[in-house]
Amino acid sequence: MPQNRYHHGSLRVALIDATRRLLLDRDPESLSLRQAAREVGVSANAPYRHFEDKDALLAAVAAEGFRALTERFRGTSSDNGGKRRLEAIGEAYCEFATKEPGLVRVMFGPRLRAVARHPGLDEAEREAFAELVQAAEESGAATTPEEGIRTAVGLWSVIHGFATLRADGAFGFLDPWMLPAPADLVRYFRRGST
Amino acid sequence: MPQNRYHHGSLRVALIDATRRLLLDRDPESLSLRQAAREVGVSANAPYRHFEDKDALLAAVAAEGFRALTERFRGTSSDNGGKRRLEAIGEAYCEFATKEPGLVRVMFGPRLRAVARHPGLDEAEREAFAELVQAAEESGAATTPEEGIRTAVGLWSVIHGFATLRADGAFGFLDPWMLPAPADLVRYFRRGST
DNA sequence: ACCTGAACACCGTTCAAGT
DNA sequence: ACCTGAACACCGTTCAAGT
Repeated sequence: MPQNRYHHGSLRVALIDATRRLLLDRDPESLSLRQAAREVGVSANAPYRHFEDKDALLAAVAAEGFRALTERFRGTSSDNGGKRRLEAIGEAYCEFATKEPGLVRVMFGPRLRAVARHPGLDEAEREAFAELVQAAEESGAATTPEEGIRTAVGLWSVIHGFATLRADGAFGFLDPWMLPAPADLVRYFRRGST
Repeated sequence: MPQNRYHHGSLRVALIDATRRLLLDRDPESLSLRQAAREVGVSANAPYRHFEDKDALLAAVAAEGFRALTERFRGTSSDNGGKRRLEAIGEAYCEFATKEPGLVRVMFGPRLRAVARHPGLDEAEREAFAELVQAAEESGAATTPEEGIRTAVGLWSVIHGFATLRADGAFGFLDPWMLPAPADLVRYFRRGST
């Protein structure tokens, strides 16, 4: 019933979905607000009723991306007890970055957080990070809260670095079988026992 | 003498330099070919005499970036013997990414290597990577060539991930003093002795 | 309250010229 | 061989309207 051809009804979420879908087969920098508007069948300036500007839309899309990533992290918790969860999280991250590299690029874009246009963005990111901290503590790789955070920063860095470098083809000059697996990287990184 | 106001004489390198300079204070996505042309005082389409398109210019800039990074890596070799060199390389990488985040973003942009417009790009990247492999072997962190490459991939991932995440403000919700130092990350990562 | 149409300044790229 | 001017299709954004 919200489709009376003039009042879209749920344009805000439709634009976010359309943008994420567009990111599946185009680079973030070739993504346009007008394109997203066309995709949902609305005029070029209709988005401005729901987003301050293009960056605000991208920030909302980024927040959605962090929530999806958190979901993936949580999806590993039931299947893997204890230390293996960290490896599963590493694999989940790499899979996510491989499947939606454009979205990941938007999630970690620079201007977004500089302007901080979207209220939920920081919280969504914090929540994903918290999963890593928790997994690091449960794995025994970190014993104090401070060490948990530092370890999580390190783990996030290896996995994020590897996943994005590989997705962007930075290791193109190496034979694929030479590359370590995400789980290897997690193991390499972890100091402490086993 | 190449400046007769009509024939620039060294427009190609002037455009590369201007682009890198522009990247110091603007995001890569807000960078335009026209702007670079204006910067060197030439018409909007003059660049097309020297570069196939905008991506070709960015690829040349990226190659320049990898050469600059390699220089920084090499600058650490004389000052630090043995294992400490790996830590110095990690610090050099982070410093580089902090000083020129826009350039780093261009260096690891996705379309660039997809099209592979610039012949020197892959070679420049390989050379930077080779420094890491060599340092990993010298440090004793890797004993076989295969292990050297895998270790270098891991080190590149941690350092690149950390440096870009920090430069883009991804750790903004953490107190800065909680963050590990680049050298810490290199030490955490290294398996093997010491 | 939500959307459209027309407009502005910008961009990448091309093409017919100019020197 | 190298550069300019004018043009085209596109973009982000704004503003006066329409429903």
